[in-house]
Amino acid sequence: MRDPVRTRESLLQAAFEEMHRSGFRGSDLETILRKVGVTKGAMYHHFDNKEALGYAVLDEVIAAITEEKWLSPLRNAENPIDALIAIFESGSLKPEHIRVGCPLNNMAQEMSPLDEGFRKRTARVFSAWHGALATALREGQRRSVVRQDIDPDETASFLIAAYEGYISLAKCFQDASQLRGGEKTLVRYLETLRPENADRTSQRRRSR
Amino acid sequence: MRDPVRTRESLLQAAFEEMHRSGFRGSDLETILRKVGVTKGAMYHHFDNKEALGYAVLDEVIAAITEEKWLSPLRNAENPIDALIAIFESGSLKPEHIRVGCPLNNMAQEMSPLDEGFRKRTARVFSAWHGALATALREGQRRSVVRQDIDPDETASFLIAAYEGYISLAKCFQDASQLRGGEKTLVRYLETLRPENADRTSQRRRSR
DNA sequence: CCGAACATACATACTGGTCGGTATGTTGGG
DNA sequence: CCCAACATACCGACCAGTATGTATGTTCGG
Repeated sequence: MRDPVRTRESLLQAAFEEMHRSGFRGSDLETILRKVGVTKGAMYHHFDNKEALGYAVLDEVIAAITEEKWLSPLRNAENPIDALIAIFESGSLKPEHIRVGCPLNNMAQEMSPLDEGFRKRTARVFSAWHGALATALREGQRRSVVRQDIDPDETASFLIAAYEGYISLAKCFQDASQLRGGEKTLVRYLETLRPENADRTSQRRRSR
Repeated sequence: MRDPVRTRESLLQAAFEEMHRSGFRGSDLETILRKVGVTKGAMYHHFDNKEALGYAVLDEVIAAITEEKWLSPLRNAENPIDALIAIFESGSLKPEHIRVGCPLNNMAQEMSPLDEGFRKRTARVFSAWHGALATALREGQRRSVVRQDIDPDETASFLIAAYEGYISLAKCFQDASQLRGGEKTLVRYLETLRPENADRTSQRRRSR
């Protein structure tokens, strides 16, 4: 009947969803508690305060999502470009997902200027993401499936920036096709990262 | 002594700065009033409520900034690529500016999912921005200073997304060099938009 | 041209709701 | 049996909004 770890997990998950939808400051603790079916006593038993809850959401939930969606697929990929295209194209563009945007970027944008703890944590996740991308690209260069004349670090930053930017626009315009177009653009960009004499011939098919 | 228009302008400016720093919901009306040296009576005389004040900040202050920084330079530019590079390189990367990020994107990210009025207004400014970019690129194609094989609308979306993405990362990492690197990447991208047989020869200088 | 009548442009004080946090109980499990 | 794991009730700060008062401009009849 009593299950502390489960209670903690439920709180984290509900807090993540609420904060994802309403932002950290806009999240109401009682709303989170109501969703979990637990009271403040439980919450303040597992977390010191609202801030600590937010930190935990970042360190555990959001970091885990990033790991699952980006780090893990890139770690054991024979060709990083193919892996990235797969990630992009499997990009969850459900309407509800577009309305709220990227949880990591949301947190970062809202809290970075206000709280150093949030800033460091979001920056850490972004760094991990960036590192995974750069490493995968470098490994791809070593295996000659990625062009040698690109800078992995710079390319990684670019991919993250453009991807987050597209998500932001889609969120504002509340339009999935916006994001869909962005993903297409990025996929086309990724194709240009293949070596010139690649076996794949599906490069440079400019439409319209 | 009494100057209604000036009072309104002061309120708008102070509200813009406060909302830029703390977000809309995080902004305290009394803080704004204290900065202006005016009381609530004045504010509620000029604006129906906090929401209306936020709308006015978007419609007037932020729209004006966008107009001045992007629309106007692009309107009367002989070469859109040169104009864009100039805008990027004159990009204000003061430390304080980096900490808070882009006012338009901040507003959009915070309020789009919560308030349709904010969403429409931010989307309208983004649309104007996008339209100005696309029009300038199309005009550049007509004058043969921009490659014919690119889609102006798609390129415009890409530029906005990437630019906003870089600003977001710089804000999170609290690092100007992040944004500086992004701007360099975008400038290099812009150079690739020139026609192949362009007079300019400074294309494709890849640096580390 | 002037002053009463009215509207505009503010100031001051207060209210009410929201929400994070706390103090204090109660119960279940090892 | 005792401490972790919760529940309940309440506090207090913050803050948008309001009610009301006041001073400054504007208009218009005489």
